Amino acid sequence: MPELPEVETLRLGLTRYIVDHTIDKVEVKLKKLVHGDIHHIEGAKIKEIKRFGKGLVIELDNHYAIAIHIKLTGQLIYRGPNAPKKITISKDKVGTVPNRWTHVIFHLDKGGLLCYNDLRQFGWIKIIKTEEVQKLPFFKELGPEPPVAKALEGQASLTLDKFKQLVKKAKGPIKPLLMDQTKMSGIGNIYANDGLFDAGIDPRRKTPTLSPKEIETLYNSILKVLQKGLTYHGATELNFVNALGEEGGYQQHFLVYAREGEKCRNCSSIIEKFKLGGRGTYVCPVCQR
DNA sequence: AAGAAGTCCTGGGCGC
DNA sequence: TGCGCCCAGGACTTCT
Repeated sequence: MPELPEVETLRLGLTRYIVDHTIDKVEVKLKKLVHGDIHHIEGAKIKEIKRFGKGLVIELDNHYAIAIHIKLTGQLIYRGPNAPKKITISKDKVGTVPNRWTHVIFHLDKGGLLCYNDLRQFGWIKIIKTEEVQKLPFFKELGPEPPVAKALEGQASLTLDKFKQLVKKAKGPIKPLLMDQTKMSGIGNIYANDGLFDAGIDPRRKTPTLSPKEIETLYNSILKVLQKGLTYHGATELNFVNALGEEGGYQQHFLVYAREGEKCRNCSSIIEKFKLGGRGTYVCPVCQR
């Protein structure tokens, strides 16, 4: 599911293809996904695309912005003179945009098109004054960001010291803490599972039982798996695709995530799956203690 | 206050 | 083959 590496991959692609385009017209096919008045952005020019945790912000030249959260199944696909016509709709499925899951179309100048697709319709698009973006609930509560991508000006970084403090303050199992966007931003189920495996730590371990050494190892493992996700341009688990509608590659390199019943890459034990905090959780019963 | 459960939604996997 | 059931999950709301 789209986490920091996936959303950053998307941001990089969008930056390349839609910055300096003008939004001529916005076509909203599913009203509930769009909040705010589209007339504020029609005629405006796209200046910059920022990412805060798993959230995207498209900044315009008229003091308005488009804040977007793609949640589980959102896609932002550019079509234009430089873009391929065929796109990946989901795993192994090829098609074109717009399609039946396209709920919003941004018509750009120079014949460009930006389609927002969302199979499960969990995502949202908010049209808002740029200065108001940081006041939105999602952005307001965001914790510091693991330092793996280019940081924005003034953005808090999740340093090792900060990570140690957070772990020390928490009481419950370690995995839900990693995924709590108000504590640290950008980590979701894929990278939490793989990070814990890389660190050799059981996701159920209560945070007070982690030694200082284990906390530092976990910190480094999280940065490592996020970095690896970025290197492979994200993971296509449900239907994540980049700005051109192409799949990521990290799913080929999952350590434990979605590998129930398969062999551990370290010791060949069988990967187990269970629920923790309502989320699918994967472990190697031998490597993770 | 913090933690658990319910909410949104639909394709796909399963059983019969 | 085809129908119906139920699950997955990020962030938010509601309940305990």
